[in-house]
Order: sequence, then C-alpha cells, then structure tokens
Amino acid sequence: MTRPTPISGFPEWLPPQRMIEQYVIDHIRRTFELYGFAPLETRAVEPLDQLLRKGETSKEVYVLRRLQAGEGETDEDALGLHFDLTVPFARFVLENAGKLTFPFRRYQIQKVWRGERPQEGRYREFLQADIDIVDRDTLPPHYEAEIPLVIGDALGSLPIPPIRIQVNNRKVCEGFYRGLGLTDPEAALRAVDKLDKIGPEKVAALLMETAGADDQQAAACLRLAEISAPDASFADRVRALGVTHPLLDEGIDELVRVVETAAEHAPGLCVADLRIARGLDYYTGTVYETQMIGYERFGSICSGGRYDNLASAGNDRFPGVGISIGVTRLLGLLFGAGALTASRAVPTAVLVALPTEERRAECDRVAAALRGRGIATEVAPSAAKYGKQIRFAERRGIPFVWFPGAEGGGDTVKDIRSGDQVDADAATWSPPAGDLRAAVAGA
RNA sequence: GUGGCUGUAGCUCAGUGGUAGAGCGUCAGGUCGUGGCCCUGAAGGCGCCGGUUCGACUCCGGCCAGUCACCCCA
Repeated sequence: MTRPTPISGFPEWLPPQRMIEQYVIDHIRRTFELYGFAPLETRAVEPLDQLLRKGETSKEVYVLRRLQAGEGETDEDALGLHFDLTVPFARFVLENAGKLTFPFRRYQIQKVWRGERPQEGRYREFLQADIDIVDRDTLPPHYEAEIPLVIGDALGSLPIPPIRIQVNNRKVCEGFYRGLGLTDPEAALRAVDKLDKIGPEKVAALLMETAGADDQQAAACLRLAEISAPDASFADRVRALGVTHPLLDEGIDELVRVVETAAEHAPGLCVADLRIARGLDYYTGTVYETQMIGYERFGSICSGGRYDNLASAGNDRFPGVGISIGVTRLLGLLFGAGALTASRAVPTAVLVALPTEERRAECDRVAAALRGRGIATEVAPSAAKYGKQIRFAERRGIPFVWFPGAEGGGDTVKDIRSGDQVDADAATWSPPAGDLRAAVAGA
C-alpha cells in the first residue's frame, strides 16, 4: 500500500503549528469578546440557491449530496458548503430575527470552503474569524469605524508582523464615477481594481473599453485611485478633482469618520486608499482590506465591509458591517516564512522522570498533584537511563524534568535549558508563568 | 476551472539510460546511570501509473501534489 498523499488545498498542520493556531484563535476570540461580540456557530451547509444568489456566476461552491441520491431530489434541494461566514450569518439573522436584540454583534470562527485553485496562502478549506454588527432598518455609521479597531487589537498584540488596514468606501467611487458621467460604475470599479497588477495605462484602456469612459474620464478615475492618506486629508484631494455627486459626499463623510476614529485610537493602523474596491459584490459602503507588512504580495489577510441589502426579507432589512480574518492564510504565510514558532512541540511543561518501573505509582501521584494545579505534566514512558529521559523531554521542548527523590530524599526539578536543579514539592512548586504554556514567538 | 514551472531519505540538496549519495534530523549503542559535545552503527528515498527500451530514477504521456499567473478572494 502506498503512502497517502495530501489533498490539494486542504491543509493539515502538525501539532506545533496547531498549537500556534489555537493560540491565535484563543487570542482573537478573547479580543472579540472584549468588544462584546457574542459567539455563534452556523451549520456548514446552506441551500445552494442561497449561496449562489448574490454572486450569481461562478462562485466556486462545493456541493453536498448523498451517495445514494434519491429520485425526487432536485437542484432546488441541493446543499452547498458555505464559502464565507457573512452569507450564513445574514440568513441566520433573518431566520432568528425575533429572538435577537438589535444592534446584534456576533463573532464566528469556522471553516469555509471554496473550490479555487490553491497556492501559497490560498486554500480550499480554511479558517475564518469573522465579526459582524447588524441592526434593524438602519445601521449607524460609527460601527464602520469600530470594526478596524477590533482587528487592530486582535492582530496587533500577536507576535506577527504589523498590519495595515486599507479602507475605502464604494459610495466615493460610485459617486465619483457617476458625477463624472459614467453609467457603469461597477465596470469602472473592476477596471480600477486591477491598478496594482496591470498599471495605469492598461487600466485606462480597460476603462475606455469596458466602462465607456473617454480619455478625460479615465484619467480622472486614475487620479482618484491614486489617492491614499492615513488621515482625513484624502477628502480635500478628492474634492480638488472637481467632481460632485451626492453619493460622493456621503461616501467621503463616512470614510473620514472611519479614518479619523482609527487615527485617534490606533495611529498608523488605517489608511484611506481609494483604489480598494474589492470584497464580495454585496458591499455597499465602507470596504476593508488588510495587508501584513512585509507580506503585501500575498494579498489581504482580513477584509470585509458594509452591506445594506444582504439580510432582507419583505419589509425586514438588516444592514450590517463586518470583517473576516483569514486565519489559515495568515498562519500559512508565516509558517512558510518560518516567522512563527512555538517554544515546544507538546503542551507538556513537566516530565516526571521514572527511576524504576516499581516507582511508577509514586510518579503518577506527582504528576496528578502538578496537574491538579494546572501544570501540564506527563510521566516518562519507561525507566530508561536518566540521560535518555532528559533527552525525551529535550526533543519535545518540555522545559522541566522532575526527579523523584531517592529513599529519604526530597524531589528535585530541573530546568533543562539552564541546567538549574532545585528541591521541589509537587504540592507547591510551579514553573515560571511564562513556561506554563508553550510560548508563541515571531521571527 | 485554464495555462506555465517543479517533484530524489523527515528537511536542504548532489547524481546517472544499467535500480543512488552528502549534511542535518531520527533510532540504537559507546563515553556520562542527569541530556546537549564526541565516537560507532542502523533505519529510511528516486510522487503515482503507464509507454519507449535488452534495461528508466534518468526519455515520453497521464495522474497526483506543490508553486506561479489568470480567475476569484481570507
């Protein structure tokens, strides 16, 4: 039998990496809860037509079906694995609107699936950490300013490279394009979005081809896209372009608020960047993208935006704003660069050495006493020579080895990194706080 | 999903139309019955399948995986 091989796009980490992932997840979750977001998990599947609704075209959705599909099952019954957490959440809000209180803020940390072609930082199964705030009928714009602060806190204190959140507002672009006289702002947006990749000349050509722009309009679109500022000064530069439209003013005001709020609470975190157009097509206002500094070429590790029409049924409307951290991408990139490591390969903090097999019960009692005080402990697998037992610990990164005392003697514990060995009592000894759990460190 | 590039031991890499090596790592033993250095030894491999050939790891094709671009996006 040949060795099994990986499945493309479905990453599996080894325990040290999984320990880091859990550390990161815990940290993110704590931060989300610190801001009052409530936990939620939704099922893995949604009706296929719901998943395809707003993207219409080639959303790479994985379809779920039974092997023994019945005769009566039609396409309308088909289920698909969700490809983000926002669409399922919108559905959940509509389904449970009567049981929720608004504004409702929740976080969701779950796997999502997309049938794309994998490459570094791009997977078919990956973990997202998502927050959203929805309200009934109207959603005040201050929430759009709060979202980046949460992310800044969640990611800012992890041992990862600093991040920069690029913010734009689709109303600015659409208002600008309309004020310019363009009738297909969507097409213009798509063209401008390629600026980084294909350069201004080709974008201009694309604008004229696909968005019906003339020379001057294309040039104006490019001038807008080139505007970027860490503060509200972008607004003057936009107005200086001389285009007016009510939607443009609205967008500028909203964007100013986001940038100014961020500048006060987290200087350097956010930058208004008027070329950012991306995200799913359901975004209607503010949009966010996040780069890890030094890893820009791998794309956004956290993005989202405001959506006014995603959750609506009949007269009920629940506008929302949210953002999603691509945990798997974030980690995959850093693992690939060797820029994130754990201090040990197992959770164990103490290995209890075993002098002889006859004394195993005694060693088990030591381990139980330590565990009882929250210290991760295991007992050596066999009564090998102490040198081997120490090596057992060393290879796993276990920092402490506990030596049961000889007849009449007390126990000792050794920090195998420093070699220091001291008398210890299992009822009272504790490792330094920093050694209680595996430490996660950046490069 | 389309196209390009890549695929030799756990890792980083040599190498050849006549079935293969190094360093590091792993395991065992020795020195020390409390490790790391050192010494000795061992295990372990040409991604998979097929074709060409007397013979393929080496050439060709398909598949799988990785990566890059497109697409899309975390």
